Amino acid sequence: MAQSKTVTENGSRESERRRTILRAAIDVFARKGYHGCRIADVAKEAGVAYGLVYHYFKNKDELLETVFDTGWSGFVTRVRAVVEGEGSLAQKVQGVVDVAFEAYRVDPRAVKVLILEIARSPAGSRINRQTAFVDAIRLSSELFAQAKEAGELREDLDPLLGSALLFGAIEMGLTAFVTGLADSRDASALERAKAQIADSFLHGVLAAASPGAEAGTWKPEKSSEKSATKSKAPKRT
Amino acid sequence: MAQSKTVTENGSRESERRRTILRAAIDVFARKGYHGCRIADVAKEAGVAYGLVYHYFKNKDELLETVFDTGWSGFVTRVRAVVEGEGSLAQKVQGVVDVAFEAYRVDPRAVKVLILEIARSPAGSRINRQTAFVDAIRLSSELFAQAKEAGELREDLDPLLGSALLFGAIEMGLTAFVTGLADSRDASALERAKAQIADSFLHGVLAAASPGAEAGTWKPEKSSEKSATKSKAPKRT
Amino acid sequence: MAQSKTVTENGSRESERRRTILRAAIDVFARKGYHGCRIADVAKEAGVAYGLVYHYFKNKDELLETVFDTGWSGFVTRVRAVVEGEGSLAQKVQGVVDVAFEAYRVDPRAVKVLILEIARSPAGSRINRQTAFVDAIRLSSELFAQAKEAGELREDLDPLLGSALLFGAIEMGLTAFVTGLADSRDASALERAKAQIADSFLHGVLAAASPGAEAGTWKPEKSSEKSATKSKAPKRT
Amino acid sequence: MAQSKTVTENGSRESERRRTILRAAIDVFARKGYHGCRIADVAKEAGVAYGLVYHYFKNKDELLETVFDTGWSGFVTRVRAVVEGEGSLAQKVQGVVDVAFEAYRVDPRAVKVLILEIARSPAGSRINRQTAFVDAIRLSSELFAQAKEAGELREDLDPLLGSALLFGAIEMGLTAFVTGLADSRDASALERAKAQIADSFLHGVLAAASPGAEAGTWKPEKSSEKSATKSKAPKRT
DNA sequence: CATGAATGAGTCTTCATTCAT
DNA sequence: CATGAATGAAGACTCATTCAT
Repeated sequence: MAQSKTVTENGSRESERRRTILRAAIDVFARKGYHGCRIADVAKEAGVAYGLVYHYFKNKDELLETVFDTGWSGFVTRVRAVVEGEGSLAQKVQGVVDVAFEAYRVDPRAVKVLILEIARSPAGSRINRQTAFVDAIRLSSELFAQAKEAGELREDLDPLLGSALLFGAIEMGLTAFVTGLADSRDASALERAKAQIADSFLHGVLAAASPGAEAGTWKPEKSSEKSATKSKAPKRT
Repeated sequence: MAQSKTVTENGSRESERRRTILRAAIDVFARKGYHGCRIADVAKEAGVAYGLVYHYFKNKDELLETVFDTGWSGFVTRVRAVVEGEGSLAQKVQGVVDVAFEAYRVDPRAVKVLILEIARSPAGSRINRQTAFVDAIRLSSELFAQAKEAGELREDLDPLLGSALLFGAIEMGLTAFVTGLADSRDASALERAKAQIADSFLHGVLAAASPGAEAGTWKPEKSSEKSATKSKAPKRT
Repeated sequence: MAQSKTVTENGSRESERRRTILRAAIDVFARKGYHGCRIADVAKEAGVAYGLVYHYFKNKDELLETVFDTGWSGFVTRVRAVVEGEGSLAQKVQGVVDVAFEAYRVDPRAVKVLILEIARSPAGSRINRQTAFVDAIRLSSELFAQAKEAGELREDLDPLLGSALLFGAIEMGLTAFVTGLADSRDASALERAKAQIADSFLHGVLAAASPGAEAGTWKPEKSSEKSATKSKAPKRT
Repeated sequence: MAQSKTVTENGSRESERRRTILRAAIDVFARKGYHGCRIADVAKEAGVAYGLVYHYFKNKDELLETVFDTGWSGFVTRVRAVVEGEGSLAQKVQGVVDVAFEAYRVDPRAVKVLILEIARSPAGSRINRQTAFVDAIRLSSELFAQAKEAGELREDLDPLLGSALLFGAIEMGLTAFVTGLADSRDASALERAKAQIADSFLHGVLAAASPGAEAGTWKPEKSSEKSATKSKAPKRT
């Protein structure tokens, strides 16, 4: 304990500035996005000299990568805990959703960065939204594979796709809050969303007695035809 | 017809180069992302002179905006046609999923740009992934609101969230293909994904006794097919 | 002819600016040295915009390399002409000396750059004073090798070393002028230097009746030895 | 002795670190050149803390100047001892050559710095290769002036130029070793070079019965002359 | 004396945009 | 319409130097 404490304290002292800078980077990224964010902005936000950023981070990319790893690895770790833990598929799905929303509750800005800005890293960078989600999706696809074997999952659902759908639902659900489409100040709204996402994912969105037999008979009206042609136009010059 | 022809000929001649450039921009954006893509790259890809891009587009932002509007408005228009058309909730959901996957089948690169790259536009730009999806989500949230009133939707599901979940599932499902997580060369995989997304969304992923076997049988009539071809045009060239 | 003329004219027009920049680079390099020379200085000296330098040269290194190649390759070419031409060793030696001094007469600044500043290129660069002189030395070492076989050269002189000595004499002779140790405005001084270098190199510096037998028997008195040891100390450690 | 000892002990203790740093600076300069060498590199090489370099040296320039003075003044001192000592011109010339090669034998890296890197100091710096050699050349030019009066030197040779040629020969001879053109691991090669340089300088490079009358009669054909003059400087473009 | 975190001015380099031909 | 040379503002990164501990 004492040792751990010492390490922690030393560590804290050693990297107090580093963390300040990292925090500033998250904020600036969240506000302006990766490309809109200048090292000068981060330094100013952190209240340190320009060059100090380069004392702690090799370059802008590494700074981003650290922002990312710090946030994302924590998320993945917690998702893994849920996936590899005990419980039914339904419980685990709800667990994964909870993890994501809890992260948002604790640090909305960090989540915003993870969801909306991470992908903006230069082509050369290893990290981006794709890779990140791919990791999480692969991870939880095992969850679905096992559930399928256990007969908990629909026979016709591909585990990988199922996993993708879950994270898609989570991501866009959060996006609704992140973008202000839904009111994130309403705590109960978040709670409801959490429950709805997991439940809808598990049981579907239809009312108990779902007819749905007519699927496939839908037909667009002509008006749509027209508007489509029009909306195409603006491009000109 | 004659009119159309005239327009086509004049328009074509006038903007043949323009379309070439737009097409090149989509390709380069898809390959390198918005910020990684230089005007010079677009010009080279299009096989035209450097400065010509500025004859047809005011600046880089407008070029992006055009790429976006061309692709996204086409998508939104078709979604609107589905939403405002006739049919049950299940049919319309399947219709929306189909529209998205059809767009991907016709022009994967353009879809990749829309899903992964659009958000990279500068902060100042009006368009970005959030805004775009917000539009689509708002649009189809009406669908869910109506369905709820009609008793088709679960009582406990917020229409807006339901809409978000649908597009989240679609987006991440497509992302699986875009990023190569799933094999997009496998046509049947795309077909299966389409059906699974709509069905899972409607009935949930659990093994329960899901009917919905008919989902996925929806087929666009020729008129829709046609409009699709047109409104989607820019993705082709 | 016409064609050639056209090419020349077009070429001139095409690269007029390029040459202006190159010329400016030589001047600035000669004045401030490679590291002391900013791209901004070159641009200002050339009277062009900052970025234009990068239109014609990939980066600072390439600019330097071009300055170097332009000057040095011309020199090497002429040395080669002398070395591979007809004539006795003595004639060729004089020829090499003449080439070097003529270059200095025509463009002292360029020679100054070649002699004094070229070596300052960053480590990564392929070109530097060593490499350059090595080329020239290797080239003319063949001259000495052939002369040795022909019995024109002293038996005990290594061709490579002989070549090195010649260029060393030339370089330091020019350095005397470049640094102002000798008065380069005195045309006859240059002429005399040319003749003396070649002649001394060929026949030695001693008066006609050279004793020279004792050469190599010189011994430092103890005092000198001592002081030497002391003054050299820092090189030890 | 006692005095020396005291000085040594106090001095040693005081400047042990200083000498370590100086040594490190020489090594790093020799390896990377003045501009390629960072204070951090020197500190690391010396195994001391970053800021300690600034305890012993005011700034980077002073560090270089010290490296230079330490090495070069030692060399000049020893050359002065030779020049001002007893002996014939031939003996003294051989002595100067010996001093240079001995320095190289004892510490090749330091010599490399003196020959190749010193000149890289910023323009503002007082010391550079020119200045350094100018001192040495001026110094030994007296040697030649006296030799000329004594009739030991050719009548037509300018003392200053003679001195320049000697150092040019020495420098380029050493350069051959420094750059690896000649194999410096071969001790006998160094010995031979020493003798050859002095001997060639004194007696010339021609075979014993050297007519040498033709020296200076070599003439480039007109075409070559012409192209030479024209193609001279910026050569090509 | 020693340490190395902190500072920030100086440079190179990129690239969107303009404009003369 | 087409071309691509010319412009210059913006921003990442380096590194000598300082200073609190």
